[in-house]
Amino acid sequence: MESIGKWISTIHRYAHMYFAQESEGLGICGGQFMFLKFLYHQDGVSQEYISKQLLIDKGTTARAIQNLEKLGYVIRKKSQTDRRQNVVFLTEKAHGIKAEVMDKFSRWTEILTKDFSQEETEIILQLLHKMAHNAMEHIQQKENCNR
Amino acid sequence: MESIGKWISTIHRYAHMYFAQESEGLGICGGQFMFLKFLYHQDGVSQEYISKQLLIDKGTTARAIQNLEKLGYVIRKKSQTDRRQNVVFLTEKAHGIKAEVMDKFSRWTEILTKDFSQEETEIILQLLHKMAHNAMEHIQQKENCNR
DNA sequence: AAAAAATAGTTGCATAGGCAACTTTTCATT
DNA sequence: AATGAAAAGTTGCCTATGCAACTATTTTTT
Repeated sequence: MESIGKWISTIHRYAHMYFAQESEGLGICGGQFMFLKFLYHQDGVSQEYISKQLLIDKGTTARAIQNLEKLGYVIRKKSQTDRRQNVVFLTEKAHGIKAEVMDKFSRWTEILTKDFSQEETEIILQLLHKMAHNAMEHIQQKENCNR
Repeated sequence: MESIGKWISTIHRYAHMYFAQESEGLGICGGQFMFLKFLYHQDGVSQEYISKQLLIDKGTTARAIQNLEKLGYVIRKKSQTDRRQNVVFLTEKAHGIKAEVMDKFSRWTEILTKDFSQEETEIILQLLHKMAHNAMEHIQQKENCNR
């Protein structure tokens, strides 16, 4: 069977390069983009919640959010109801670049799905989702990791 | 448009975890697997060639192959016809674990495509290939990188 | 043939990201 | 209420990977 994995990792590495290039003007590093995107969709949430939603290690999240805070894109407040939690909010500065950031995401999707029919785009999305789910189930069944 | 990129990167990260787990007995790190797999298919080639085929930075290849050599899975010989080149060969030790290594790749593909029809598996492979191609074209058109 | 350009590899530096150990706080059990 | 377990964050350590600068060789130009 030919390798799905090879293409996944290739696409992932190119995405990495794309966001690294695109981030230059903003001071943000490529890896922070997805956190920003997530927060545009929903802020005022804990880091743990972000990690779970993005399926990312909480240590990685901690560092990414720290970085965004240092750059002035988010602020963190200790939750009043649970003082273990940091509640993360976007700043004005972050809202100011929302259109630009979201645009880079749509453009990347457009690049990937260039010459795809509407149907193909839907199928790929659905099958990727299914594969991610299969991968997750397999990994989490072996060891209960904190994600 | 919902994010293809998110699923790609999620699957990639899980693949990473899978190969990290599976590599434990062999002394190899997860990242070296794909180089081994490539060499089973074709050895006696230069690092540059490997990089180009795998679409991987040549620095990364240099380090991975160094590591495989240190572990006794490959040896490098200076090419007689072009003394810039290292020609990479698998050792007996590497051939001895071929079945095991190849098996881990098939199993990962099986895990990802669990409950996929034959047709779905073919479609996903074809569309991933197409997306990788689109990504590559876009990146390489901007800057001529050494891959 | 000499100079310039291209190629193959190596290495330093940077980011991304996982894992595990640790701290602080909260929750559950007794 | 006290003790133990769980949860949220932080941080150190490790690997993977890209990029750029560098060396050594080969190829191309002049």
